[in-house]
Amino acid sequence: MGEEDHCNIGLALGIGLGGGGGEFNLSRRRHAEAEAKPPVQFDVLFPFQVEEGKEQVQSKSTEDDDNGGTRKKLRLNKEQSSLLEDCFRTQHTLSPAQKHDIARKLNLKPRQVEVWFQNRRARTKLKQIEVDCEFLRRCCESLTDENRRLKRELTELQSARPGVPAYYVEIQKAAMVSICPTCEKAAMDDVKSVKDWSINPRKDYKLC
DNA sequence: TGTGTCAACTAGTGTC
DNA sequence: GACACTAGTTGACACA
Repeated sequence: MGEEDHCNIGLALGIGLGGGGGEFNLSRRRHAEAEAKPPVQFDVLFPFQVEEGKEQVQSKSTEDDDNGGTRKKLRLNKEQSSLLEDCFRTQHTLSPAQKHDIARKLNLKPRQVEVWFQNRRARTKLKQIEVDCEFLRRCCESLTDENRRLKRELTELQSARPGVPAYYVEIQKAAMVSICPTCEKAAMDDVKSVKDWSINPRKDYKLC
């Protein structure tokens, strides 16, 4: 389903406050009070701002239409969505003054702008979680492969030296790894085999 | 009609 | 205490 289609519909109906039957709680009351104040004007020009005189797309505000207590679904139109997106690209949170300014420019209520940004942040976070999940899944796959490979290698080593416990072979292998004191990278000595190492157990570090 | 999307909501938490 | 935020939920709507 294309979101752009939604934008074109522009139903722009009202939303009944507390339409879901829930209480208009204290927090919301504070918002309503705050928004009753005249919008703060400021000089900063945001990317979302449109030129003066340019036609604004109309959205009916919340209290314009009570609709008998039923909450009507408002769809922001294309212009409103794209300007909000533009703004979101530059910053993910808004100061009250910015919020009022965007609302004024888009002919929306500051509360609507605030809600849009809250929901947008939530969507962004969700997307990021999905990306992170996919990355971890790939890491897990890669480690599983590596684990399989090491197990195979271990089996081969065990069959090459029957009678020697697997962990002992691994310990001997680990003992052959030297840490370079300059670059701190692990480096295998010149030892070609465990047998070779047992003859010449300690070699000097090879400096990088 | 089932499902996905999203604006708007509530409740709880953190910060100043 | 006021305010801004997040997480989770609700309900209207579009679409296959």
